[in-house]
Amino acid sequence: MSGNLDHVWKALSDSTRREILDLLRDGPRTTSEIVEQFPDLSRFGVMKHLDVLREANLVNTRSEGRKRINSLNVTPIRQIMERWIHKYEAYWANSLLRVKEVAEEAAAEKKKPSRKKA
Amino acid sequence: MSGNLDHVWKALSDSTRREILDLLRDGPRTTSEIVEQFPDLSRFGVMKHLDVLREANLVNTRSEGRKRINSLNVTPIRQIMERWIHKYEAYWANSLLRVKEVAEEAAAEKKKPSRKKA
DNA sequence: TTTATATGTTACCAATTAGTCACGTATTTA
DNA sequence: TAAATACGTGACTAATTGGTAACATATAAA
Repeated sequence: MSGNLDHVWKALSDSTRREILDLLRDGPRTTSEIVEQFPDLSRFGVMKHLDVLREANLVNTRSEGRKRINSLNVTPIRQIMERWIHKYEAYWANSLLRVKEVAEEAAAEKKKPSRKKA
Repeated sequence: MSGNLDHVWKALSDSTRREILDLLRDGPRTTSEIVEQFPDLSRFGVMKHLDVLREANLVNTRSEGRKRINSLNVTPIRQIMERWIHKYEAYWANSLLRVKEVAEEAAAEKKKPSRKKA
C-alpha cells in the first residue's frame, strides 16, 4: 500500500501530469485528445506521462477499436488526501472546519438536479 | 503561486522527505536528530533532503548556537489539500462527508485541555 | 485493397536527482 | 587554547527522468 502511494506521489510531482488529470476530471478522453492539449510536447512525451499515470493507477485506459480511452481513477488521490488529513489534523483544525464547509457545499450540490444529463 | 506548489509537489514526491515531515510533526528537531533517524543515509544525504524541503517552504530552520532547529510548515500542504479537494469534490462527495467527520472530531479534540502543556 | 488514422515500442539524449566524499566554518566544551 | 561537536558547501557519480526520433502495429475509412 505504502509502495503504491509512492508511485502516486511521484506521478503527481510533475505539472504536466497534474494537468492531464485535470483534463480527465471532465470525462474520459482519447490519447489524441490529450495530446492535442499539449502542443509544446510531442505525442510520445504525452504518452510517456500517461504511462506513469497508469502505473500509479491514477488513469485507466480501455481500447475502443484503434482508440484508447483514458479515464481518471481518483481512488489513489483520495487515499492520499485521507491519510494526509489524518496525519496533519492537529495542525489545522481551523482549516479543517473550512474543509467541512466545502464538504457541505459539495453535498448540497450533489443533491441538485445533475447537469451532467444535459 | 502555482510555481510554488510545483516545488511542494516535487518535495513531497520522495518518501524520505515525507518521512522527515512525519518526524517534524511531533515537534522541531535538530538536524542531527533527523540524521539519526536515517542510518541508511549519510548526513549529507539527509541535509540535501532538508534543503529541498526548505526551498519548498515546507521546513523552516533557525539557528541556536551551533545547532539548527528544523520545524514543519504546514501551510503549503494545506494549500495543496484545499485546492485538490476543490478540484475533485464532485467525485467524492461521500468521502467528503467522511472528511467532515474527521474535521468535527479534530475540532472537538481541540477544545479539550491541551496535553501539550504537560 | 490501399490509404489514412491512432497508437505503441525501442533507442537515444540532456537534464535532473539522490547519494557520497573531501574539505571547510562556526560554536561549544574541556 | 585545543579538541570536540554541529553543520555547510562544492565536486563527483550513478541512476532516474522528461523529452524526441525512428520504426512499427492495429484499426478504420476510402
